[in-house]
Amino acid sequence: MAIRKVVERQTGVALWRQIADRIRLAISNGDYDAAGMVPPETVLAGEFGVNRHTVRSALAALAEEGLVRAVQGRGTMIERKERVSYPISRRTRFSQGLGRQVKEIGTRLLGHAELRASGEIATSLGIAPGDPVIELRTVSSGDGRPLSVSASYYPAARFPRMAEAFEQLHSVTKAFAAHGLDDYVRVSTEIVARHADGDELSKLKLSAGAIVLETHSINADLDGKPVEYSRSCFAADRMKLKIET
Amino acid sequence: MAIRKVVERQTGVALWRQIADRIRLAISNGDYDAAGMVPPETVLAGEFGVNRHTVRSALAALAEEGLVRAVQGRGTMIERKERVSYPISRRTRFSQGLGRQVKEIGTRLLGHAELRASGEIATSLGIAPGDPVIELRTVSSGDGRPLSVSASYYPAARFPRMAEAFEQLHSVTKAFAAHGLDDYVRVSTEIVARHADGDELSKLKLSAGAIVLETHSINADLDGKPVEYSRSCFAADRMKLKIET
DNA sequence: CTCAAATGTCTATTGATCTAGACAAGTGTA
DNA sequence: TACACTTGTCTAGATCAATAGACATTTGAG
Repeated sequence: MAIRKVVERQTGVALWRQIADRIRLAISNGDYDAAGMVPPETVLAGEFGVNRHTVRSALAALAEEGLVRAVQGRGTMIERKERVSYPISRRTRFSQGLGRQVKEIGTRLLGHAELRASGEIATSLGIAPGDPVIELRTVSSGDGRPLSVSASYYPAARFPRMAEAFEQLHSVTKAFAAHGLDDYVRVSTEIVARHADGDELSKLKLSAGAIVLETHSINADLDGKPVEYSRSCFAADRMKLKIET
Repeated sequence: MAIRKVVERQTGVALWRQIADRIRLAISNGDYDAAGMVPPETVLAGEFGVNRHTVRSALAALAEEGLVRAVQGRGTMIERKERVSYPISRRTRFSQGLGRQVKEIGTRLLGHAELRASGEIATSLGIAPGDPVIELRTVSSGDGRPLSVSASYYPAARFPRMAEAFEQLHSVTKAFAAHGLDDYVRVSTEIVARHADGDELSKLKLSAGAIVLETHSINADLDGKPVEYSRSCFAADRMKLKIET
């Protein structure tokens, strides 16, 4: 007898999307590795207690993501399974961490601005409200797939040429070095999860309705003085965060 | 002119739920602290570019959660704002971490079993597939609100009386001590986000359709030998994870 | 080849979601 | 009191989500 996997109705989240989420996770956990393919639609429909058409909608969404490929007569094959694992440790560096998981890493500058620090930004950077900060907005990709969008803030007094330096060097670490800061460490990371908004959906090229992992992180120099406050949104269906302590 | 906040249609996630998620986050970020109340329904409807009735559905969901309270003629007031922050560090201990954020902490044992380690459990604990492990299933609450559900695995060879010890002592740390293990550290935590399934919805008493943060963590003794592998699901609208490095 | 099993396509129906508009009822201020 | 502003309630219609059933098409195994 099939195991009954529970989905809920009238939640504001369509059944096909809940089921797509569950199948994606099962693929990523290796639950279907033995066969290399997803169970037949009728079996899934039985497991989730829904109509076969509903399962088809879920599989269509996963096919749209490029995660599975259906072949008439044979079944639905798994094309790709891993989520990229993003390590968070005291020495978190974006491009290093992804390492061998992706061949090509790119961070693109969407825009920059100089503005006055308000509430959370000022608190996190340990500066006074109203002090000038430089904002960099970036999107990062691995092998052409967008993985995260970020807004990062730097005290303008200490890093006046952050935007230009990043634009030339394409690296926060190098831009810090250009200001005479050779080393920095991650001191704090907060993580929440929510549904992506439209702006994130388009920038991350997400199959709509997806979930994002939002992190608020603080990096500091070796004296403990904050040098960067960053808000990033990771596509939750492409990334997992790995905390190393 | 109102800022346009983007929501997406035909995503499998109803507009009212996306909007509820965004308002919940805005409340938690303190965006509405000045007034102590949510903007009027007509204003929100304008910002999100939807009908006022859709906003009303979102606010009704938040009222159901106890987050806001609407008063005819006055507006919609914020009743409660903070998410509980769950710290993850090398010395992660559940009850200690929540500290002053909640007055009363409880972990209830839902059940336990002895089973044979399979794939991820065996790998994480560094034992051979088929070796016996003890499984504890628990739900943890703060001030009566369920915060997380967990399944934890311990090598039965080393911790044969884990279930009984936990049942008596109501603490993993003390149950370890009863087996002669005085100290342990968190070595790895992986985090993914997804929609809650029906089982989690009921155990966490979640307002349906919610998001969970799922963590897979490994604790080890001071020699680096794994002693616990744990899978936990945190209610994403009540918790944030705070990584201290 | 034959057949079972799997995906693909179609129609029809029901309920949930979203929009639109109108008006009632409560609150606070001038 | 009069008024502006806010939430509460109702109706009606359009679109999306899910069910149900029937049948076509493709694949692989015997």
